[in-house]
Amino acid sequence: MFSRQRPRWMAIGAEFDLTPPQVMTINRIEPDRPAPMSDIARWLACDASNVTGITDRLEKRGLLERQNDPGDRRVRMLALTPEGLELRAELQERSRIPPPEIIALSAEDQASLRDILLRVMENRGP
Amino acid sequence: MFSRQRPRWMAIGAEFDLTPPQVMTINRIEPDRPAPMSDIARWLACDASNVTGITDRLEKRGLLERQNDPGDRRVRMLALTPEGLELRAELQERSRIPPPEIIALSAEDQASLRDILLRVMENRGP
DNA sequence: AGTGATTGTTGAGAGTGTCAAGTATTGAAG
DNA sequence: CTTCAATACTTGACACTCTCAACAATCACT
Repeated sequence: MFSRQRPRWMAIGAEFDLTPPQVMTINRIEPDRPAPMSDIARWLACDASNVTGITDRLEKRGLLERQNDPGDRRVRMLALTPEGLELRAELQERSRIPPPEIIALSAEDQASLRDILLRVMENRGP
Repeated sequence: MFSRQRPRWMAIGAEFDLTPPQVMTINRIEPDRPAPMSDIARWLACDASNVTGITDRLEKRGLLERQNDPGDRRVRMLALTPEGLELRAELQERSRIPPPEIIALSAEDQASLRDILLRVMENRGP
């Protein structure tokens, strides 16, 4: 099931010229809530050195910027620029459109699915 | 929801030293049912030239082999070797273990989720 | 101060992905 | 029967993702 969503997922990113990890990074940074790079690495479940390159490319495109953490000078906080914020909003708007297999479900199934998946989300950390 | 499964998905492949597209390719080839490379490309929603490289590496590891299609000499059919078959079985066995968020659901929720997702699968082509 | 852990960066190397160009083969139209 | 467009795959060039090992800077604790 989940692996079948891969093409769809990649297509949404491609609309904005973004790769999957770039999409995940932008989604992870909430407006006015910069996130340290180590947090992104945990979120992507990848090596920290990987985040350096991803950040470089997003920064070069003007979607985010590195900021200093006043409390810890080792840390670089990632914050979305105005362009990044706008892109993030479009991205989330675009992701809100359900795939056809879900639309084809009955209204009751859709409601049950939503409720069950909400409970699934509760079973995770933040 | 789906993007959160990415780390899990990659970890399963990593247990067998396989990347996501390699896992998808092996899963796509059923025992005794070789698949043409064009079919893999459609399945991965990627360029045909990409499949060449993925196939090269899997073939070099002895997991599958290129065969000729007697009906069309342009086509290369991909068939799993005995090692490939065994790996595929282990992979599917490993994928059958549900993630903790799902296990934490009530029995009724699990049953409803299964039924709804089965209906979702019916709403797709093969 | 001194030691050890943490944060991020760099460089090397494998893998994935795209595109453009090229070969071989098929199938259909003149 | 030849020509011609379409299909299946490969190759080469280039960007991106990923990992690992090595490194600099900073922190936290003694």
